[in-house]
Amino acid sequence: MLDRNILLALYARLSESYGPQHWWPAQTPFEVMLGAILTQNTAWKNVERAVDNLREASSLNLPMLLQLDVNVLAELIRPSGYYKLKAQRLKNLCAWLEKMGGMEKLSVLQTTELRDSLLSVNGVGPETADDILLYAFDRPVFVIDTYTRRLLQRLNLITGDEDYDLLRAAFESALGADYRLFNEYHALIVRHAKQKCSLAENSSADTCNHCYVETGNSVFKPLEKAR
DNA sequence: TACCAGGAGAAAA
DNA sequence: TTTTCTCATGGT
Repeated sequence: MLDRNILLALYARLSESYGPQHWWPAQTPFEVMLGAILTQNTAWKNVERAVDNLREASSLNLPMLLQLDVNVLAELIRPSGYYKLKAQRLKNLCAWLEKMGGMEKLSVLQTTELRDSLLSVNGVGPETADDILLYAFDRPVFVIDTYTRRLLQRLNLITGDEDYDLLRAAFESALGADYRLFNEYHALIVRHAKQKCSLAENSSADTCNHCYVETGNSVFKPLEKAR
């Protein structure tokens, strides 16, 4: 479904444009897990405020979060939006982590088993689970988010309404199981999505010169201007 | 003022 | 089974 050479050419173009991204922006795997919940449909800036509040309250660890009252937790993470909902989701994730025996026990599970277990937690959907698998557990799982769909859609590589797991499998099949590549690739897609294209912004042009991707025998159509 | 941001789950159709 | 609704703060 997705061509390996085209995906590698796109990666090369993004990498040349933006350089190393050093993802995930967190200090520990546990912090990655919390951030994955907090960033659901939310700007990362607001997630940082919530994480800062947790750190200042010495609550950026499993024992504290387990005993913290859900309403107190909600107030701490308020800047991230959906704060009552996300407070309960963080509680669910922490309870699951405790039940499963902690990060060490989880790290020996097979990826599919770990993924299924994550998806059993209320509040952890496919993208959140894959964020955690890739960035907290170094598993070769490709994260599909709205940015990924938008970029591939503009390159006319997908229609945009493909099933999540189908699209994820297409990336993994085309690129092979390489968690370091997946880590950087997704980070670059997000980086690119946040880029304000000077060409598109400063002229009447409806294309972005970051987004031409040339391969040996094909050239992508340029991306359409962001809406 | 209106729209958007690194989704997910429940309810309705 | 598929579509629609709800959750919410902060920036532009």
